[in-house]
Amino acid sequence: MKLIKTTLEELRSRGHRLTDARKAIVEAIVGSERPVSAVEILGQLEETGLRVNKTTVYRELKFMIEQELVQEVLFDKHRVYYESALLDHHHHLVCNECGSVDDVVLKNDLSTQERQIENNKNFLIQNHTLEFFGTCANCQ
Amino acid sequence: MKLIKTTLEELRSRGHRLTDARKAIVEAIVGSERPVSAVEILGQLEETGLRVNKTTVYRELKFMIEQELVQEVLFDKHRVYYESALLDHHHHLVCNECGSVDDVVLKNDLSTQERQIENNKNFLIQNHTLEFFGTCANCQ
DNA sequence: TTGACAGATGCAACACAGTTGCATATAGTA
DNA sequence: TACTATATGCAACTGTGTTGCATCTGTCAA
Repeated sequence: MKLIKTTLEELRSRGHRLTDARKAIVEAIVGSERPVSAVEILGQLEETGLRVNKTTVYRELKFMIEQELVQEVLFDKHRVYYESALLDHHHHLVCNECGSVDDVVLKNDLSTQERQIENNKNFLIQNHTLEFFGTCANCQ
Repeated sequence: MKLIKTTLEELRSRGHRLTDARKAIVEAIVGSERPVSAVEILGQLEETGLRVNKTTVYRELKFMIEQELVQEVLFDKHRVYYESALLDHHHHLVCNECGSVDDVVLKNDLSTQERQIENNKNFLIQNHTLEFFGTCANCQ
C-alpha cells in the first residue's frame, strides 16, 4: 500500500527512526481499510510474531497523532480507534448489527452548516467529527 | 426545569420507583445545560451531601439509556458524557481552548447527505453523531 | 566499519473509568 | 403495616491507557 510508504518516508524525512516496531504499527494502522484500536494493533503484532510492548503501541499512537499522521476516531464508548490522517476527508458508516465500518465521502460536506454556525454563534470551527450509525447492506 | 419533571413522571408512569438517588441523578444530567460525565455526576451528588455509590450511578445511566431518556455523547476519548434524550435533535460546539460545550441546531440538518448515502451505499441510516471542534467566542 | 548517543523500547507498577456478584435496604402497593 | 420486586451499597474485579526508569538500538559522523 502506497500510504504506508508515504507515512514512513514522512517520518524519516522529519528525522525519526524507522524501527521494526514503528514500521509494524504504521502498517497495522495505515494498512487497515478501517480504523483499528490499540488492542487490535497489539493483537495483529502478536500474530506476526513481532513482540511489541503495549506501552510502545500507546506511545507510538500518541507520537503519530502529534505528527499528524494518524487521527483518532470516536464511535465506540469503550475504546478509541485510529486511522491514517493522510486519507481524504471522510466519515464512517458503522453497522449496528455486525459492527462493520465503511468510509463515505460527502459530495458537499458540511460547509453550508459550518458557515451557518460561524455566523450565528461566533464559534470558529477547526474540524468536525461525523459518524453515521445504522444497518449495512449485508445486514438488511 | 421542566424536563426534569417530565423525565421523572415518564419513569413513574412506566412503573419505576422514584428514589432519592434516581431523582438526584436525573437532575444532574437533565438539569445540566451541557453533557456531563459519570465522574461529574458523582462529584455533584457528593456536593449535595447525598451519598450515592458509583455503581448506582453507572447502573442508573445504563438504565436511563435503555429507557431512552438519556443518551451518550462521545467527544472526549477519556470518558463518556450523557445528556437528556428528550432535547430537540442538536449537535455540539466543543471549544479546544477552554473545553466549553455549546449546543447548536442545524437548520437543514443532514437529510441531504443522508439521502445521498442511502442511495449510493445501500446503508440504512438510523442516527448520526456530529460534533464541531474549534474556538468559542470567549477564547478568540 | 565502528562508536556514540538521542530517540525508541520493555517492564513493572500504577491510574482510573466502568462492571459484577451478592447481600441488604426501601418505594410502592395491597 | 407487612410484603416484595426493585434499587442500592460494597468489595473485588476488568480493561484501557499511563508513568518512571533502566536498557537498547537506528542513525550518523568519523
